[in-house]
Amino acid sequence: MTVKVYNTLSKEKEMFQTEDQAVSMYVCGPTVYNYIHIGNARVFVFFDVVRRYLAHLGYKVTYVQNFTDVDDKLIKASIETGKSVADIAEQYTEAYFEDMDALGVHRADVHPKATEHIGQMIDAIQTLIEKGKAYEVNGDVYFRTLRQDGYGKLSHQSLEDLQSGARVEVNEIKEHPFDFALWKHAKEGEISWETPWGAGRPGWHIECSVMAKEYLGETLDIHAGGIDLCFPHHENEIAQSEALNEKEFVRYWLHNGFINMENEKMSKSLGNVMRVYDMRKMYSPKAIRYFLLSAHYRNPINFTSEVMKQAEQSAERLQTAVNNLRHRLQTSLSGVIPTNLTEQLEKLSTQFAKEMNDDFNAANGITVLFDAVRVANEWLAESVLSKESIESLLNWFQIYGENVLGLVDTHFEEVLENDIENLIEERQAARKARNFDRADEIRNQLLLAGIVLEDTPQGVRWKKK
RNA sequence: GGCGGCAUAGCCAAGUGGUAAGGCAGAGGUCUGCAAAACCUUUAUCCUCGGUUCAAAUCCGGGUGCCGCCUCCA
Repeated sequence: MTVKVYNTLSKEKEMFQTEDQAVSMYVCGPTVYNYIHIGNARVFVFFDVVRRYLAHLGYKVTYVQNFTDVDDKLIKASIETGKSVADIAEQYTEAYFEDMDALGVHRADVHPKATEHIGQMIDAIQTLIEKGKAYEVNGDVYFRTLRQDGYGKLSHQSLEDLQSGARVEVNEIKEHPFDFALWKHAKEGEISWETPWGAGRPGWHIECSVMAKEYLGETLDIHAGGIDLCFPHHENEIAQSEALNEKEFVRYWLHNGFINMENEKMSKSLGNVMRVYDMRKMYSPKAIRYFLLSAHYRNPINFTSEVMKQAEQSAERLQTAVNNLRHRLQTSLSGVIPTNLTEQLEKLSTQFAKEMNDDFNAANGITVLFDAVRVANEWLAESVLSKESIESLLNWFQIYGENVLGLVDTHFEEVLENDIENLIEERQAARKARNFDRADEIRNQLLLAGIVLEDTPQGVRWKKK
């Protein structure tokens, strides 16, 4: 069975084909001038799942995600705080990793930084000037969009269509309103690098073209980002890269939808930007991840406290099933795996693949996880269940729930303090003696301490809340 | 003005021609010393009007409402 992906370029779902079972994948990373917000996180979490799924299918995925560590926003932040651009970038790069590690986003194979590729950018710009695709004016260098065939093919707008929007800033030094900066000359005191056309810094788009080429070659399999990057960022990347390399830049363009806050666009002016850093204080990482994956990636998601509460509950149901399997494993005996359990698991695997192969429908993948939860719970209700059966169920959850979707943990260690162990034992003794008042007293006491006790035919089960 | 998206139960959401997945919440039941967890049962004339078709949530057209991009933006 093959994977189908929706390609922004063709506006259709296409068969996903690459050479040698290898996938080169580039995802536009954050500008590190502040903490990342939940909208950023949607990109990183979703494409993390795409990457994990392709790896699960046996593709050798090379995943590159950049850090934009020099641009106007960073310079502005530098002026406002008195810190250097480099210090700010470092601070928020660290914050990025902290947030994303918490959400279970795997690190990219390469996390290139713009400032570490200035030389390559200058070379690329020089070549574009030589090819007549770019021109220098007063220390700025602009890309000559009129000279680039196919400009607008990603956003499906012609230069004329775009222009009729007429919201482009007036800048008479440019030959055409849609020409964009490859290089910006430095103002007094600004961070800058020396070039043949004076001191300055790179424009936004050129870094991705250059770094993508450096780590992934001239043609990428997948390039992804938020839908807003489609124009102008990705359109401009195509223009630059294809002008430079005279080769197709990207085969599959993937774009995800936005997150609204209580039905409103999330924006700084509305003051409703939800940072991951703050959100993590309110919700569990699994609930955040669940929320981000609960709708199809190209559809918008609406953030509300109600929805987050539901996500929290839903994520907990998944993890509880895994926990209950783990608990049962402790008392289970070796035996056979019933053939219908094997069949059920195979069916679930097939169904999961069917959903994910259809344009990475993670929302439906989650549905299959819930189907598996029901299967697991039904087997757990049996009085006899072999160790091997439980292991096969846990293995299924590890592959699909943990490795691909990252929504459950099948391997983790949690220990109880001795005094709590003792209380649990005391309660067991009290229950045996039918002293239920004392048993309930202990249970309530532990509940206040964040320990939930559940009595099962296989003994007492505990979890930390 | 140009380009594009969305409208499915109380809430979230999948489904793109064959008679409405899944989750959360609610109700009833089973199990339990009581709980918890779990299981079973239960909740939809798919925004509207018209068309195509044996058959439409799904395709086409009109309408209504909401939203995005064309400007830094995930």
